[in-house]
Amino acid sequence: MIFNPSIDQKIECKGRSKCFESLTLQEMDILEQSKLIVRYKKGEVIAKQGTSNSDVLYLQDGYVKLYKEFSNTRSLSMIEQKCNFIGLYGLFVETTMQYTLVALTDVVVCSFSKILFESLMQENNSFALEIIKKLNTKTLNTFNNLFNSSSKQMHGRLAWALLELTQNVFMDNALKAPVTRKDLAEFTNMSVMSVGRILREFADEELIELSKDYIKILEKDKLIITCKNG
Amino acid sequence: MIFNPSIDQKIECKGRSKCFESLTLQEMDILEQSKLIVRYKKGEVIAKQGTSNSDVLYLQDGYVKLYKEFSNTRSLSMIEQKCNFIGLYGLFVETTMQYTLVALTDVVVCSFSKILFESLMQENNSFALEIIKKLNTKTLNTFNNLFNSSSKQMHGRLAWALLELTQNVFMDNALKAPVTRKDLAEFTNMSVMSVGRILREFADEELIELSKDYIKILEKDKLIITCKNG
DNA sequence: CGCGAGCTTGACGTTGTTCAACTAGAGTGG
DNA sequence: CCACTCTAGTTGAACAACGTCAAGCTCGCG
Repeated sequence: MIFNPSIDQKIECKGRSKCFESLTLQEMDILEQSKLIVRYKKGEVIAKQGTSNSDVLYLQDGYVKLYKEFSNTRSLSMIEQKCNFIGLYGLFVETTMQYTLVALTDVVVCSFSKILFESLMQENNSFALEIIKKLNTKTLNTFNNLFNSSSKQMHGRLAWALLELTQNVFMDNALKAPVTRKDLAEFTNMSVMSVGRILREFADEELIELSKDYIKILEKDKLIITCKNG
Repeated sequence: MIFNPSIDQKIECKGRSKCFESLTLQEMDILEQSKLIVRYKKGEVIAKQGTSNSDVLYLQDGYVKLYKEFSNTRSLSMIEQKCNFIGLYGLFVETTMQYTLVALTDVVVCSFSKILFESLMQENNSFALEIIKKLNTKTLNTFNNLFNSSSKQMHGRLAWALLELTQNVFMDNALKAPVTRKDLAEFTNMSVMSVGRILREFADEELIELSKDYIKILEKDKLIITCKNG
């Protein structure tokens, strides 16, 4: 896979985070000046765990997979959707990336200087508080995810993964093309085989509809029960 | 188990968080006025997932287990040691507790009003930034924990758990009395039996020493290798 | 047409859990 | 001080859950 993103600067971000509203026009302008816009193709690595982390990324369009890597395995921690920051956890703390980012779809990313971001937070308190709010919301959600993906048995984990991805990430009862069984396996810490098998079971019980291009949830309530029972 | 903590107010906290240094004397005083000190006995529930969350807790002495509960199972997410805040993740976000806190040892907790805490952050920017720093450090660490406790096989998970608890929580090569096999099981998402068996194996290989009252790490390097291999 | 990626299936072996029985302290009350 | 009970830990055998291997299938793409 070739890492060769095209760069075109100074294009206006469409989806704005609420955080930006607390900035003054002047501050906003400073931020805009430092902004880089980069486009990635599906499957490209956006940032690699262990490399230096000098930017705050804002996902303007598309979906991004966030991997935690360890020796020869990796685990998909979450899928991030557009209009969200990536890399806030590193503010004021880490200088290296703590996870790897991979484009799940074609993606547009705005990148801001981390140092500039931090200094804006120092100057503008309500901006800082908005960031904390973002951080904490995201963190509590991620704890839930990680907990769910480790504590139950396979059926429960997969049911949870389908619900989480459809209801909270893709905001649609159907899981569209780019999410493969491998992705689901990495998300739930299962093998690809087991994912396939249990999807088939769910489909046989008519909890979901399994097509070439999508997985569609038919019986959300029953899936929630499966999830709760483990 | 009876929940009946004794309350004695206005005792001076000994271990101070670095965060407090950024407060003015006057602000510090306001905080002190609202402070409650509560003592819990080993095993007592300090706060229960799902109840309302109106305080920020500061762990002045002892160790606290942080559980995530779900239907009829629970998972030990982390053990928090003294001189740390608990509940920062709820700032500006959640009104209910997202996890259950249980005293691992006898414990002394200072409790501050969450609303007061939030308003101090609004007024004092460097205090807010210190809190962000705390938050992010803790979050990145917790991600690591959750990842480690879900992605490997049992031997690797248990080796990791022993290393994490001795090196980062208890700061000692020996794991002392209060940590039971049940705790280790809940921490690593394994059964109590499996924990016992693998501890026995580790002891037979002389990686650890197994006594009535403690688990002591003998061969840290070999344990790290076990951890890395999964 | 041939190739590779993603998916499916069944057989098989490994990993990890459950159950039941047993041991050894620690705590309690008479 | 002794019997009683409770909890933590240990062990082995049976069983279920899960991953691995091998083979074949489909589809899109060069």
